[in-house]
Amino acid sequence: MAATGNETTRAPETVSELLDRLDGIDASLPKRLGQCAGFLRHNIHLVAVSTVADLSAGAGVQPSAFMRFCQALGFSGFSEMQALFRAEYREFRPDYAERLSQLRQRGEEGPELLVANFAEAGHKSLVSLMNTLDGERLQQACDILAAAGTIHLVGLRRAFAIVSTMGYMLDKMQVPTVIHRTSGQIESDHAIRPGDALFAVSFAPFSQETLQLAARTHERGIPVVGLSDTADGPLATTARTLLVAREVDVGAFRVPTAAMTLATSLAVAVGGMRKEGN
Amino acid sequence: MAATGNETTRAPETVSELLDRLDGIDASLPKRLGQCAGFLRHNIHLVAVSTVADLSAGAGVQPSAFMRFCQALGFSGFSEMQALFRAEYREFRPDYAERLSQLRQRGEEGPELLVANFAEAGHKSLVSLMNTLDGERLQQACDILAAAGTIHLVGLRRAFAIVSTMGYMLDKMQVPTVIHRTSGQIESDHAIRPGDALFAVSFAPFSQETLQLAARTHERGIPVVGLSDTADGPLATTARTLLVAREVDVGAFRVPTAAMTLATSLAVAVGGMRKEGN
DNA sequence: GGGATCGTGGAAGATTTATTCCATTTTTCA
DNA sequence: TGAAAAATGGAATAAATCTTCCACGATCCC
Repeated sequence: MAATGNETTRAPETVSELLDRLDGIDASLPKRLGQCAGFLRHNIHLVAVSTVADLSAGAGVQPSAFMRFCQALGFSGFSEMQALFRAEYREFRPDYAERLSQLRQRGEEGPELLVANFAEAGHKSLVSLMNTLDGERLQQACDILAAAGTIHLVGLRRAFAIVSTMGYMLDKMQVPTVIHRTSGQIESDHAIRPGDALFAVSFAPFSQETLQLAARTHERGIPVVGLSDTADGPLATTARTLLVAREVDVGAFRVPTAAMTLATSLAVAVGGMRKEGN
Repeated sequence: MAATGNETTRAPETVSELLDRLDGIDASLPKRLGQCAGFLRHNIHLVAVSTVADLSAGAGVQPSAFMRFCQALGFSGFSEMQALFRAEYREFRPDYAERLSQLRQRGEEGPELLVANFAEAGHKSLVSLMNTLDGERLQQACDILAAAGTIHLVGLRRAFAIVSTMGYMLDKMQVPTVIHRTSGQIESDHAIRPGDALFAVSFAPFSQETLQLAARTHERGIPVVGLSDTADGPLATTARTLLVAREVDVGAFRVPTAAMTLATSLAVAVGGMRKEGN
């Protein structure tokens, strides 16, 4: 009974409270209940729409074990736990399908429908960003940029928005930053000095100016961090670290939601590291 | 039996297919089944986590009526319909709580956690954009920009990314567009001619250069469309139409996800209208 | 090494939930 | 208006899902 600590514990009332409790008792859980905990941690979103049978099968245990697990968490049973997840889901409802249906019903064809479509695409892009993000590479990118003297940014066309935002944020955090706008600009290369780093953003179809600046900088032994929408594009060879953010498109168009989010995170992380470093 | 068109119809296999079918038969549905359709349209997100009893009560009908409704849609019953929603939920539900829990578990404190936070914020921003969007104003903005000779874009600092993206897209769609970068630039005012329109983007704290250009343009009787993060900022008076996109922030930082999405939609809509117009 | 405790699997029982059926009411159309 | 068809509500039935129980096996500790 040690693990369950019955009676005294009341049921969690929010999902994050549940997660906290899980952190607390995780180590003291017996084998099968531990499996449940592990599975739950990685599949929280399934709880609202699954049966004990499904979940216990997923965790590789008997339904009765999952039942005991729920009780160890402080619930009376699985149903009570599921109710929590269902309630939370009902409240926090990002339902694009619903909105789209309403718009379509009204015979809407114009910009509002477009916004709904782009919003849904952005939402999917963010999910995919989270799912495919390589934590190690991200950390490496941060390290390189945090250690650089001046951070040089380059990106044209669609990529310019990313670079512009990063430049603005880094500047606000007092990180020495240069945005390289014009490609012909002779000084570009000389301005990038040993000890600096280059952050190059380019999406397919890649613009030569960006790639060439990245290549030349790389050849000079100056570290290049890349951001692209594919892992095997031309930046893969020149960049010491390549980050990938792929966008879900609407027709032929896309909003750089994921790339923007990734770049901003990077800027904030680097800004924080440099402040600490000093 | 007319409405159900039994046998011949197979069950929809995606939620949007279901919605299509709903559009098709909606008018021919008897009263109670019509109530079900209406309720479903506004509460799609509930299906995955509710029972027939819940849903029928919500729609104000008997469970048996809801059952018939499911069958009229081509399903064998409620369970089959619910399975569809559950499946879609499993695939696309972004579980930030889940991801954050995993990161926290690993003692993660660096950039990956930041990305998760920004992604969640972006997601919320998009939901809020959808919920607060004023369809009429958006349509008006489209009309103004579609009717303009040349579209002039202005926005500095954080807003520049928006303007840059819009400029790129409009240009790609062969819409005459000018991005006004430097504020001191004498020509700015003269370049904006009667028959043109100005799209001005500015977030708090507003930059004077943008506001002043907008004000002068407005005084000359040239229409200004504004994009801001608040409805009662300085652009409210000078803009003929003001669009609002508010971002959810992480600490002191924010990604312009919602604004970017709105601006892109606007650009695509305007591009489409101009192509049709010619 | 042996008794006590704890954990486990499987199946039986209880409960909730989906589904069908049919008598009654409402609508349709001649 | 009246007969036929369709729709409806409610209760009965079937199915699924949750929950408990207990015998068996593993582990711990004296």
